[in-house]
Amino acid sequence: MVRAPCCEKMGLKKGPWSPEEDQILVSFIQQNGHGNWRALPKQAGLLRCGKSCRLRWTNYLRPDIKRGNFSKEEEETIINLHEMLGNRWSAIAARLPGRTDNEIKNVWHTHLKKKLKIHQSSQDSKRHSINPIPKCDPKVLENSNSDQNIVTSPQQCSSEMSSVTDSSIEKKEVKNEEMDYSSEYFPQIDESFWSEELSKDDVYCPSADKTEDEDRFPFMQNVEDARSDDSMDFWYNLFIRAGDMPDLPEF
DNA sequence: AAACTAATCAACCGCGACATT
DNA sequence: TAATGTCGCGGTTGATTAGTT
Repeated sequence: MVRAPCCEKMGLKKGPWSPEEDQILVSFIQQNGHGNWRALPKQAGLLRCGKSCRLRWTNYLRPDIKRGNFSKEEEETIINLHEMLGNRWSAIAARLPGRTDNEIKNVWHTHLKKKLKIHQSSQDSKRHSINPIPKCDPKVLENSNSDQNIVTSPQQCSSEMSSVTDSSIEKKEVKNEEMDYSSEYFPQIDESFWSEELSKDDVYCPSADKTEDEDRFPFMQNVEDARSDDSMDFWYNLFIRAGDMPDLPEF
């Protein structure tokens, strides 16, 4: 299949939108809707490609867009959802009314990623000074689990990790952030994450269409795997590695 | 005040998924 | 079933703004 390049026709405008263009687009969509983005600019009399129009509408002109800074609740929701969904910005945006995937992506890259990293490194150093637990690749845990060979100690975990080459880790990190098995994989957020103090109630932000257990256990997409006795050991080791042992959900 | 750097964010690009022919 | 068209998503870019020297 040969892709028709976007804006192949010369003469189509690119770059920032003028207020006049915005006005034309908004009034056209208000009157006619946006059934066919490809045909829309021609019908509306805009010298833009359909893609550009769609982007402008969805990211900026839509009436339900919420402008302004993200609240701490929103930021934490993003962090939690990112932990569960990875870089699926549209899926994250679907749970944040009035926010666009583009906006969320920008906030993540400019604020939250850094914030989380700083927070976690401080948390790690605190934890390691008390109880130094080596990092463990979840893959190791998974393999150990499937082989009926549970990782039972940090030492074992550590030695297994040493078999994973640095270059393979590096490749994974470069290829896909979702596969980053560093401490960022299991972020721990507490009050110190935020510059201002938050109450527990403020921090907890359940998603509307999930059970409470799913909210509390973001790894629950694998929950079916966790129902056998062996898998419970997997979960136990996982939480030990994460440095925390929450109340487990009832199965 | 000027030059430089860092941060921000709107917009673009390319790809994959899905629908239609 | 293959070819084609359209849409939506995620990654990236680059212009603008803010901060620093």
